[in-house]
Amino acid sequence: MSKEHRVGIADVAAAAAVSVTTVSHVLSGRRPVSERTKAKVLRVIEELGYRPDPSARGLRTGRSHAVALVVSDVTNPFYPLMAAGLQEVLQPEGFLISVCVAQGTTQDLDSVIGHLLNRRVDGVVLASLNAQDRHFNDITAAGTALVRLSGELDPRFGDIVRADDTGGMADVVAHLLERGYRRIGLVNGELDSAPGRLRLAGYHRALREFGLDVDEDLIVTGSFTRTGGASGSHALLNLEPRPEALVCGNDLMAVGAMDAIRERGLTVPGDVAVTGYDDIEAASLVTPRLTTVHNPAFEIGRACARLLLDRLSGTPSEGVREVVLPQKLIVREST
Amino acid sequence: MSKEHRVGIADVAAAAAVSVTTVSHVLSGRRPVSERTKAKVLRVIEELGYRPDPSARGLRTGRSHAVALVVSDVTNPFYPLMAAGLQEVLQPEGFLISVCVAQGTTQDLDSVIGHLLNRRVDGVVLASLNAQDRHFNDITAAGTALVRLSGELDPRFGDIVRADDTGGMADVVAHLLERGYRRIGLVNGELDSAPGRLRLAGYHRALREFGLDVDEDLIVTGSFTRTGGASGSHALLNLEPRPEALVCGNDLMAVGAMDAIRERGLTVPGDVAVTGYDDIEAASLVTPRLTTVHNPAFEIGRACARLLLDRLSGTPSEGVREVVLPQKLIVREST
DNA sequence: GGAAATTTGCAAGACGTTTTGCATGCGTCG
DNA sequence: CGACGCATGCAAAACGTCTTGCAAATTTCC
Repeated sequence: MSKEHRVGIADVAAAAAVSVTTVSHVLSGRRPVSERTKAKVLRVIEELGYRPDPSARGLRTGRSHAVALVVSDVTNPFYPLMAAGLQEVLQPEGFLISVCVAQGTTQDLDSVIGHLLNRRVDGVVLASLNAQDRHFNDITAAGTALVRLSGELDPRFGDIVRADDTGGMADVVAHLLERGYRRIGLVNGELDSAPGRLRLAGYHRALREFGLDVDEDLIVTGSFTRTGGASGSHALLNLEPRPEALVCGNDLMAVGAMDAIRERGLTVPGDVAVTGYDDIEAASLVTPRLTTVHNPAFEIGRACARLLLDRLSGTPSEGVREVVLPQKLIVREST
Repeated sequence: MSKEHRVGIADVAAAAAVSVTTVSHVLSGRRPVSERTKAKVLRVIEELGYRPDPSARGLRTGRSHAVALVVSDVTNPFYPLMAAGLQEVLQPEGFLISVCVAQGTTQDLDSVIGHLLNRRVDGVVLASLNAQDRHFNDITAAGTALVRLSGELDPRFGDIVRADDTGGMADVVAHLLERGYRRIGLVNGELDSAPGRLRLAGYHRALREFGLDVDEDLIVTGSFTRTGGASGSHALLNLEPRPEALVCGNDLMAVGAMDAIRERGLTVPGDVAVTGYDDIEAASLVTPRLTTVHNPAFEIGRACARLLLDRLSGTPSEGVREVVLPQKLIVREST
């Protein structure tokens, strides 16, 4: 109890009666160590409570063993789940995971990325919607690994992980068709976003697979918000004959659709069925509970983590990869 | 374009025609530097894109410049907001913020804390509900700064930041009383949790301030869930005369209360008013939109950050502190 | 113009780990 | 018995930054 000396690798070596070299090799496994000494060293490490200093290690190896997840919207429940997926894979490997919000002017994307590069993170998962080529470039130019969500695959700009929006939307529409609905309206969100385009494609695909023609009048485009959903729905509900079901671009829009339907004295799903997309928490709290598509946020996080890990631990890049994860239809009460 | 040499402080010194010492002091400000050279050095830093290596710095200073936020529930939208608050204060100071989930068995609290101590984070904000004294102890014993959410103030275990649950609940009840409601039921959650106890106290306080007696029959205790809210509400709605308003322990319970009311063919707020607590996203998506109390998650995050910063940057501790933040009543359509 | 105050340089040690080439000791196999 | 393979030790050089006491150079002030 003399000095508050931080226990270092040398102390371990001394206590285990081996050399520093050996202790280091027990930890890294870069040189064979006999089972007996390995056990002894590990026991001493335990006893002394030795923790290798990440700074010293990082200084020597050039890796910070830290990665970041950059998101653009704090309130979107998708991101925390994704972060948990990242954590599950990366924490056991000793990585520190930083979640950064880039929204508004206070912490814009540029300053967040600048901060992360200053901190020398080893990799970045860019889940921010408002990311530009410039940002991808800044990151890769700094020699930092990059994984993106959605976007076009570009050999310069790292791997991509995304959910199969098209397939998910096709499943929803197919579900309605199987239940006998035929006149199915689509209340979609912005078409200049990847989800907007891909989900529209899924709508088309399902109808095609059932041998049905697409009636363009049944498709409206608005914004991915509650009010966007309401106004789009009103437009469709004015049609004659009235659609039997409204497929919405996301859950928020679906809530708006239910507002519109209720406003006209109609019921869900009695008069009109409604579906959402994303499976946010509110989807199961609303009455009736919403049939929707679950976005595998957790699995997406894990996939990102594994790509990052590959990049960081291994051989130099072998081109960029794209991982597409399936989505899952959740049937509740609104259809 | 010869070698991919990482630019270090020595390169900056050379390019600016000053010594390493001076560059370092420009950055740290621990020694006066003339405006002229300071400007020159900063310009060169800019031109060369010099970024001080955090590992080297950390090794030398003994600080990782990283802090962690530990949460127990990924799906709780409170936490991301809090994280954003932390980020606002800490990122400009160069801190890396790691958000860790400790839930389930995969990543239990012990392993998460162990991980963070291994990583030598400078401070931890422990927002995990299932934290024990043992955990506080592990953290402080490692010399790591600690800030907790709720709990009893203990000189050994760091500062505390919390919201004024009692005051918030008193505001809700006062709001109802002002609108003329008199027979007000309380559908509360678990009493062995801090929110449960504090919110109950707020209910009492408001009635007392209006000079009214508390009718114990109007208070039921269940769990902080939708079904908990529903069953508690049913119990109260069976009373004769029926309560005019149901004050709920949180928003989820309020949704359950609305289920129960609707199930009996009654309307909100026509027959019975309902209030929630926490102001989760769903509170404004539900019909009618819920009157509730907004938990200042963002401000809580900032407060935690400032406490941490004080601890880390300054003079050794001056005892522990407790910060209590006010909550805000949000009046919507359910009252 | 001279004294005082301010600014800058020098040089080297720490911080704790990883890495490496070479040497040594030991057991085993043929 | 000689050779070989394996486990380990040694010593030292990085990695990039901060710190520091003292001396030299420069500026500021009367």
